[in-house]
Amino acid sequence: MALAHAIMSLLVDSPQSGYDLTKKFDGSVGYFWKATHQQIYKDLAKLETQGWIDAEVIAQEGRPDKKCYSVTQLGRQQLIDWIAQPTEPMVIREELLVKTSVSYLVPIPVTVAELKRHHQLHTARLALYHDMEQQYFQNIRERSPEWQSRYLTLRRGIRYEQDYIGWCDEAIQFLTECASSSASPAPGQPPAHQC
Amino acid sequence: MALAHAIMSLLVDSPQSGYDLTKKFDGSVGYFWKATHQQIYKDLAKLETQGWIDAEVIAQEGRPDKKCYSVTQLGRQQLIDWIAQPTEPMVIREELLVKTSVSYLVPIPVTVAELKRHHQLHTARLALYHDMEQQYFQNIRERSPEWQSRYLTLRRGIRYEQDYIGWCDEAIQFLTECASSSASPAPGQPPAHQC
DNA sequence: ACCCACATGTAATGTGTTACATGATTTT
DNA sequence: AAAATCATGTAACACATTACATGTGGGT
Repeated sequence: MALAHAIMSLLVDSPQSGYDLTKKFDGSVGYFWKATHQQIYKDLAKLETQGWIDAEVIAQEGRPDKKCYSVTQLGRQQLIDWIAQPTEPMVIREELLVKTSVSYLVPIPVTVAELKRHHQLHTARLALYHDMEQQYFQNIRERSPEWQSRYLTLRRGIRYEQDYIGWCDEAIQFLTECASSSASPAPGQPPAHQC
Repeated sequence: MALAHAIMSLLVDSPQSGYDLTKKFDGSVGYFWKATHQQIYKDLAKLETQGWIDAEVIAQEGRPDKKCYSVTQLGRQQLIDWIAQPTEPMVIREELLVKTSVSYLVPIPVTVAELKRHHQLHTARLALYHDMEQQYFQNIRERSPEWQSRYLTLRRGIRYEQDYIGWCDEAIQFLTECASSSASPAPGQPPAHQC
């Protein structure tokens, strides 16, 4: 039920449509939750039947109607109860690290190229977060608790990207040094272990 | 098909049983991939029918038989082909950050307590990784490419935990300062936005 | 007596991804 | 003329979690 709660956390801030939520999950809150519109519409329907949110249909000119969802009294209380419960750390399932762990099976430049690509991706994300910090979170200590809470999650995003970039640098340097010191660029036979 | 490749990455290193793999996913490789035994057994069966791995049944005394799986020539090549393809960064879905983003709905000490709990969890994990670094990765620059590859993933685990701990400290300090400077410990009415 | 380690699986349920579907308006 | 934005959904499939199921041997 975690996506449902993530949706609630956005709706409690301000009533909005499934389409609006989709854009937020794809943008400003994308560094701690991802969801597609199909999932979002399904969960919105479920939350409505549970009575956590209500919908108001808004007719528009030249555009499709939109359904604006807002959190009910019950929904607000359910969200608060959920926040107060302990949470487990995120499960990590990182394909790049699976590949890195067996990167000795391919030539070093192949791995280095992929690490450089990720370095670039994380650098771009970091720049985006830095812009957000400048634009929306100036003088944060004098802002409302709502903004301060959101700021903490942005800080996590910033740190995560910085740290990832740092690891890419470290890994690239390490592999480059290994390449120059040892002669063999990799393959080798599978070790004939017994089970 | 990502779990299947993660399994392959462990089997290519040395032939082993589903039970052995389960323990590894729960331990030494847990910082980049998680899986339960139910999933692992299912994927092993699938990989065997695809011809990427073979099984050898080993009878044991006083214990259940075990099936020892090893990577075939085809499987090895498939793994290598997969490594060489580009990978997307991990999708992040972090419940703690959803909660943090709306933590203004609960009293500050509730949030601080949970952040301290996570600080502790990550500190424990970090200690474990540091032990592994000391025990298995001494003089890594003189070790085989197999060990060097694995070392890079451990370094990512270490950095991740250090960074997470740093964020917990920062967030706890921030919230503590906010608590002492402002009077209101939170609730407040929902903002009556229009959609 | 009870629980943990060893060792493998099935079944049901829940969650997430990919593909398909529609249709007007605005931008390139 | 083609593509993107707005706006909502259904359906099929893949993947993950939780519960259930079995049976021996060793430690507390």
